[in-house]
Amino acid sequence: MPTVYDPASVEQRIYAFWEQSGYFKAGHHPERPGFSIVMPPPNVTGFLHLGHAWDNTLQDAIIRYKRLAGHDALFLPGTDHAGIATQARVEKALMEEEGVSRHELGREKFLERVWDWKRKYAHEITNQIRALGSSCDWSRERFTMDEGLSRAVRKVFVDLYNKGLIYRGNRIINWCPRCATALSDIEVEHVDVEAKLYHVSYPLVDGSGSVTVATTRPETMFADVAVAVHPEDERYKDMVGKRLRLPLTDKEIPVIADEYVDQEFGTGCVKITPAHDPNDFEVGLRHHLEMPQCIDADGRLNAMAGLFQGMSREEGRAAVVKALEEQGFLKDAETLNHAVGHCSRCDTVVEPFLSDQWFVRMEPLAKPALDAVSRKELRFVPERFEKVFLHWLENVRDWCISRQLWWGHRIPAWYCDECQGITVSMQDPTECQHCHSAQIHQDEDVLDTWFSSGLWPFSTMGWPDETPDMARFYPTNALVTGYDILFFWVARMVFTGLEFTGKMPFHEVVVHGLIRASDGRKMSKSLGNGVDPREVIEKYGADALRFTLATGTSPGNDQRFYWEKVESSRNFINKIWNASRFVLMNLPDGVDLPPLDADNLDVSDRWILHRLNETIEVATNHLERYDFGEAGRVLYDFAWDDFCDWYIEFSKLALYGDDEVRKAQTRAVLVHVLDSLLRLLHPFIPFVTEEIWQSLPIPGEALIVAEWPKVNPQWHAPHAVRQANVLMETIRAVRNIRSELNVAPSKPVAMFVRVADEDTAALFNQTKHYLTRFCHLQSLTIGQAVDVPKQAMSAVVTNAEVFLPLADLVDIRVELERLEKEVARLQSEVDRVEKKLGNPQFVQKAPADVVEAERAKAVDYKAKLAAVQERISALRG
RNA sequence: GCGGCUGUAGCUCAGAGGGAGAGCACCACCUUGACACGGUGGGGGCCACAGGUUCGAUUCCUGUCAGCCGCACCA
Repeated sequence: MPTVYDPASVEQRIYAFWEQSGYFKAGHHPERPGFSIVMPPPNVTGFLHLGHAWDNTLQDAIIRYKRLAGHDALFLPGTDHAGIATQARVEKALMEEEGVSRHELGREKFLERVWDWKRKYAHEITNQIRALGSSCDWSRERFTMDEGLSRAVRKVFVDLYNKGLIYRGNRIINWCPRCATALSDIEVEHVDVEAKLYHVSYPLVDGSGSVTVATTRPETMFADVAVAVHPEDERYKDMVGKRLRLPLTDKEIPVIADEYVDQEFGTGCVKITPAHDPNDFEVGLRHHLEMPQCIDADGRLNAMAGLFQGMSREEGRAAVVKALEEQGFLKDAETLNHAVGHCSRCDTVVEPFLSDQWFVRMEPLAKPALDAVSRKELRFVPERFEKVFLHWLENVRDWCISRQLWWGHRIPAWYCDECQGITVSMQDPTECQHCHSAQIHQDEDVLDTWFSSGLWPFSTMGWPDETPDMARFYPTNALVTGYDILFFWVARMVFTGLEFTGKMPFHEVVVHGLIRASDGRKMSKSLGNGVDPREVIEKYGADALRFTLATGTSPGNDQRFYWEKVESSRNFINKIWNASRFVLMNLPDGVDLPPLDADNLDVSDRWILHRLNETIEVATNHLERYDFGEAGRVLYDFAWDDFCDWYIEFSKLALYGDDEVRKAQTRAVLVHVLDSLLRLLHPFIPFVTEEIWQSLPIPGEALIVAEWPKVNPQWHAPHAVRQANVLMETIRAVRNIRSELNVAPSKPVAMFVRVADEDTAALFNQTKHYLTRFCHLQSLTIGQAVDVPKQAMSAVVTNAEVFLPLADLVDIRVELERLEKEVARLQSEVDRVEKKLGNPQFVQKAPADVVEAERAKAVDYKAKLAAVQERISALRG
């Protein structure tokens, strides 16, 4: 075994071993409880980023833990077609590489190209997931546009349509002129921008005056159909019903009254443009106004804008303002900060646009979801995300699901050229279901990607068929995802799950944060500050990346990526590797490990076994609560501090000694603790733990399918823990003295221990060999009354005082200073504890065990203090 | 406007109603038979601020300040 662990030479081999052995496959153990997670399907737009790696690491850690803990665990992988994103990527590549647009290519040819792209990237993505070590069941891999999943999509569409929960309507939606498609509300990002609020004068037709409207969008004025004022606004009461001339045109529009108008804002007069503003649209409906459009789908002004035809919205605005100003209609332009919707995909300003689209009626679907969440049928980890989730569901509006794209699930609706009727059905129809005409054509549009993603937990299991997987693994247990797609995805799975399966699609939602660059900013392509997980894995190994991502954070919070963190994870893995090397090097070939024998274990053995028990218990509890940070920390500390720094060092005495029974027992303890530790760490760092475990002389075919360690009450040993603590305290005290006096660690010294009682004497006598080795002693004298040379350094430990007579090196003055500092420290501890105990309220009200602990501290500190003080007076003598 | 998160060592972050922690960085020493991706020892913090609850608050509550993030149709 090399002294440095080389992940590159191990990981692929181990992964292939697992995969070929079928360990990832769920369903082998019908007798065990099932446990399932469906992977949030990465988009086939490109390579995975660190966010995916984080998400995947947490899921795989859960799955591996559950598998070890005796579950028939399913981790179901897959990818998402990501309609708009993928189409945009392919279009861009096509344009850059071949100078061809999708329209030039045609729908069918274009889709072939997208499928090529999909195949390539889905392959890359699954390879990346493998490289991360994710133990997913590849035999169940799915893609949102698979035949089966498409059938689920179709069924849901048809059923919702038949229930009246999907409808087609001419309504105002968010339109991205650049993507040339409708967007749902959540695909729009509202960004605060500084704009101008223009005050424009609209003259009365009768010449008796004018009203001044306030608008940020003068370029839409050609589609104005009214000016609204508040019905109770005294200023404009007389105006209601009168007619205005629309500047720059020869159109006449009425003044209407509507409560939507805010009297305080602007001038109190609002121009009403139903086709280009969602609020105006509502006003238009209420007042039965016409809804002309002056901006087309390409985001340019149309013929209605007269001279301004063909201009973009920005050009049009500038030109219109200029014209208004020149003709004296512009009264004012105040600065206004307001939120403007931008396309979350391409950042283009979204145009509220009136068009025929398909919608899902949300209220009847959101209601059951709200009720179920309120009844705690869905638990969020951490809990706070529940509130965010509920708030969104409570305020959700109808969901626009049609997209003017080619890549996606084509809407299963056919229009009749004769009767205009709509036919929606599971099977492609050959005739109109209303008039039976054969002159029908299918809707050109596709469905929002999230429409299919929303079915993921059950469509992947074979729904709508009643498959064995549906019976066994649905509902799934946990859903792990970033808080950024709570609304996009989680909410939709919840209400479709409830509507179509009658069940919550998962019991728990484990929410994690975002991974950020080291300066705290989001990683993004445009900033170029993204880190490629492949690079991290190449340099440090997948285990190091996983450990980094899974630990050092608290649930639900963001994390910054630092190479130093990965390095420290790598170092930890290397530490485990070398500790294992040590254990293996000390196992002669073919050695038989005896069972642990309580009669032949010494203090250090009992101590480490006790600590192992504690670690198993605490780590398991943390994992059960999905608290990976804490579980990882506990394991790290146990592995490094307790096992490596202390136990391995202790074990060397027996291993290098000649007591064969002790030697055998020590080996057995080393192997047992290492074995347990590897199991505990496996969910975090699966590769290195499996690699080592394969070399250990213990039964079992693979760590990945071994058993999770259990607390063994037999090794509960609080007394040994107290003994070991005194031993380590003493060793540290001596090291400290040596270090302060610059005594080389290798230089042998004499040591005197003055103990307080027989028990302590026994304790020191039992651990004599450890003290001698760890403190490099040439002699050791233990007794209740030992003669101590004056020229000695001393240290007080629990129930004992140790002296190192370093005559030539001891400077009494310096030593006194050191002791005085110690007195001060101890005195402040004593004061603090005494103050507490002196407070009758404390003694009365605090829990008995707390009071007891404080009393014990008082005794200990006082004894130590007295000893140090005595030592000082002796030195001063 | 409503909601949430964060504020702890130089940096990045854990933590918990009862003695301030880790990693990295820093200082000193150590090539000790697993490991220099290591070992030993050490320095460094009014736990943002102000109130309140409590026997006891860095931890719980309220407010303030600072940073961040969601949601919201203010033309």
